[in-house]
Amino acid sequence: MADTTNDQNQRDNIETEFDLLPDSELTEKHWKILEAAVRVFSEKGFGASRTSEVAKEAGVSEGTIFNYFKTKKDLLVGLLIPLVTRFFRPLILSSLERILSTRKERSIEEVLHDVTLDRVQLIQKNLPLIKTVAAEAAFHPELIDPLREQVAPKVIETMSRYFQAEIDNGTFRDIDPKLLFRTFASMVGGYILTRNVLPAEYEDADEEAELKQMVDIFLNGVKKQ
Amino acid sequence: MADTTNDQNQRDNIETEFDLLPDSELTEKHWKILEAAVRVFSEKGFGASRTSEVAKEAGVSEGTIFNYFKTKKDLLVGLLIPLVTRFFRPLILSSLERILSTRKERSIEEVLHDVTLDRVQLIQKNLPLIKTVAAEAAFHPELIDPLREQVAPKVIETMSRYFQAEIDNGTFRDIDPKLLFRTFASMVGGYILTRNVLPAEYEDADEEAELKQMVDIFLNGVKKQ
Amino acid sequence: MADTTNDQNQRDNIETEFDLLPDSELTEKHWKILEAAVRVFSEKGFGASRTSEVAKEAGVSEGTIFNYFKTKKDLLVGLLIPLVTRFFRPLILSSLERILSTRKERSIEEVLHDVTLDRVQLIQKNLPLIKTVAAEAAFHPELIDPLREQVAPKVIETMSRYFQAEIDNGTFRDIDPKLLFRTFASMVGGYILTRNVLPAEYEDADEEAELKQMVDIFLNGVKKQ
Amino acid sequence: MADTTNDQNQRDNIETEFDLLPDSELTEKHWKILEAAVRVFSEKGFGASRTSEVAKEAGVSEGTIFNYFKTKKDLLVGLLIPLVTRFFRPLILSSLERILSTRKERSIEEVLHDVTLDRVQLIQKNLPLIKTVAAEAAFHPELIDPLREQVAPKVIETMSRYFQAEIDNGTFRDIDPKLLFRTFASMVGGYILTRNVLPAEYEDADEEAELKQMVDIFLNGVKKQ
DNA sequence: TATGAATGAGGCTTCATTCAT
DNA sequence: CATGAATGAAGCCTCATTCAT
Repeated sequence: MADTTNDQNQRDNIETEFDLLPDSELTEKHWKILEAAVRVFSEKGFGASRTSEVAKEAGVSEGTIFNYFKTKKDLLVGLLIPLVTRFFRPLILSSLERILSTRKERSIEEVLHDVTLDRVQLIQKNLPLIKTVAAEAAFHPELIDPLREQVAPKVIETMSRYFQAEIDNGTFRDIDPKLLFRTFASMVGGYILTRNVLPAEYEDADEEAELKQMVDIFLNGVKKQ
Repeated sequence: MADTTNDQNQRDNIETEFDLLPDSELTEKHWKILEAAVRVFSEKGFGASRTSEVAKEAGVSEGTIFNYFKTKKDLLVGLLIPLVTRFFRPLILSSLERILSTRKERSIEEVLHDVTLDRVQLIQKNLPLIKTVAAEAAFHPELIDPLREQVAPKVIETMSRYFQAEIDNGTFRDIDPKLLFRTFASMVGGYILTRNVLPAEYEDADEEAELKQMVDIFLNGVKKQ
Repeated sequence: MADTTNDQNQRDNIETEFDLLPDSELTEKHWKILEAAVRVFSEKGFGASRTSEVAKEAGVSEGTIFNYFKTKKDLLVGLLIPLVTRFFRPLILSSLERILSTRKERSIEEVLHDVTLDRVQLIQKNLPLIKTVAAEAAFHPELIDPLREQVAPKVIETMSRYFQAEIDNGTFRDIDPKLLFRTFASMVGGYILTRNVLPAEYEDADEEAELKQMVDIFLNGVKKQ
Repeated sequence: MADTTNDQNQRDNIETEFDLLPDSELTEKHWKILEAAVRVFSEKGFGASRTSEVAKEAGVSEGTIFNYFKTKKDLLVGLLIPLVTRFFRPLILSSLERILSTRKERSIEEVLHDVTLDRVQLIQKNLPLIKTVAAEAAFHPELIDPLREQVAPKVIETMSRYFQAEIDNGTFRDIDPKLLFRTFASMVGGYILTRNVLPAEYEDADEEAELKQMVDIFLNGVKKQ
């Protein structure tokens, strides 16, 4: 189901399996519970979700959940593992590394556009999970400490180096590269957010074309001259 | 009511009183409860907040809360009134109207920068309230229906007309003005979000200077040539 | 209103004003509260009634109720005063005395029939009050202690003497007169109860004719031969 | 189920086990809660009873009650099931059918007397349950809708047919058989009621003898001649 | 005396968690 | 390991009662 959109005609399918399929490290039941938790939490929010419903959704008894997760909160924290493992790790390793690696052969427009489209699709696919964690993290920041302390700095640094290189070779104007990334990421994040918050206003949009234009605005705003 | 002081002459801090000060229409106790609710909800989230704590924070008995709000949920909904009344109404009426009205005399850079700085400060000041409503709205979209249906279209339309005018007179490139606004708003919103989510990364930044640069990137990216 | 049925063509109108009209001993507000209490209690029962609703119904503030009745329970007890004063006192004094007093001139059928019809109408008129007190008395028997200890014995004794006289003069069979009264009263009480509990079954009945037949059954069952 | 022991041979106490003993259809805990509810409700009334006390009385935790009954009101409604199942169903099926079936062999006095004594004992045994439901039904008539709509008509019809037969064969006078039953039932019901409401007056009575006399009064009042 | 806002004890109900089977 | 009945702490909410005005 989530894979039906994998007919991406892009260069190569960059990470395609970020939905919650069984991992080798976890038992099948473990995964069924996690999947059910994402479904339920993302519908009602963590606080308004009931372990009984997660159990029903997962097709196990309520007691079984507590054989795998000591508390309900642990179930929420448990969702972060796949989020980090499968979502952000590739974010750094695969895609971003590829940016630099293909930099020589491809135009910056192409690279940024590919990355943008890829990230947007990845986020969209994992939106329920992200929504759940984000909403709860707003009040329990420690939930995303691993992200903030380990993942974010790497992403920021990687992208900053990339932008710095463009500044150094005279392509970009001389602006703090961290601010550049912040601006770029905000644009993309805001695009996804508004798409989901204001569906009526934007539902008939051609996503790919719009993203291209956004990247275009960014690049024009950033390029020298 | 809150607008009666809007006879502020110029560019200096536009609207400063959007925090939750007593309104003439509501009793003092009514307001003390709402303020306490914002404080508590924004700390722990709606679901994890206890009416007993809101009561203690407001300095009233728990029962008194329910003399003013039939249910705990009503207390949450009650927060939207000030959000709309004091936050979004001025957003449309004051600032945005001012954009068009001062367009002739001031450069577009000046105008957008003023608006940006003003909006950021306004949001920052009301961040607890916004955070609370936003987190809950993620799972109960009907909470922000009034915003989505009444406020958002007006803002989008006002800003789009403004951008359209720039396109018409050849200043901006020919891009869907709604997408322009979406991009602009995303940048600003993302700026605030990252400032609060990744404080360590960005805490030493000069906010005003950074915002100026962001507006600059946007304008450069959008301007013809 | 309650008096519109006072076109009773019977011998003479035996007590007609037992509804809750102001008494000389109580202030008007006092009475308005009592009347409202009867209305509300008889609709929802004592436990499910709210003093706030009694206040609204009485057209006074909630606090005022507690100027007249120390507690809500006192309000219930307060209802018994009129019940006794206006309902049972006449029951004994007027009607029953009249039974004996007119015994000489009228047939026993006539007397019993008059009394029965009169009692039924009186009870029907005060049914809300009676229902309220009865339901609560089921769980707080002390509520009707005054009735049980003072009123009931008198009624029983008066009626028993009356029946005993019939036995003595050979009209009635030799049955314990207390049992006679118990049987007679049960018939009448049951008639009213079933009329109100099973309305569908009995609503098209001719009340007066039926009561006449019931008295008839009783008399035939009791008369010698 | 409760009827399986109805192989009682003759006139001796028909149905004796109508108290709240475990049914095969309900779990033991379910029954313990119901029994406790009857005990507590019949002591204090539904409104003044506390679920905490029902729990203590039943020997379960308060939460357990709500695993079996969604609300406190459901607990009250739940009491009607045994009331109907075990009390009124036999009322119709066993005893009343028996009236007609033994009519040929036994005198009408014998039959009516047996039925009366049996019903009185049955009611006495279930008095707490009946009292509870009756008191609440006074203000929530829908509680006894099943009784009013299904049970009562059958009882009325069965008894009426029986009385009609007596009229047809010339034993009884020509009186509406429904009124006959109403009168008869009122007498019996009133007997029980006064026994419980005015205990002091009637506590030394020989119940069986009194009931015999009451039936006698009724039969004499109803018989031709 | 009348008011009605404020109180706060206590009720019903929920639900994460445990544990005997 | 799976189950699900039982638990009981704790939350939301009600409402009789008080008291300052």
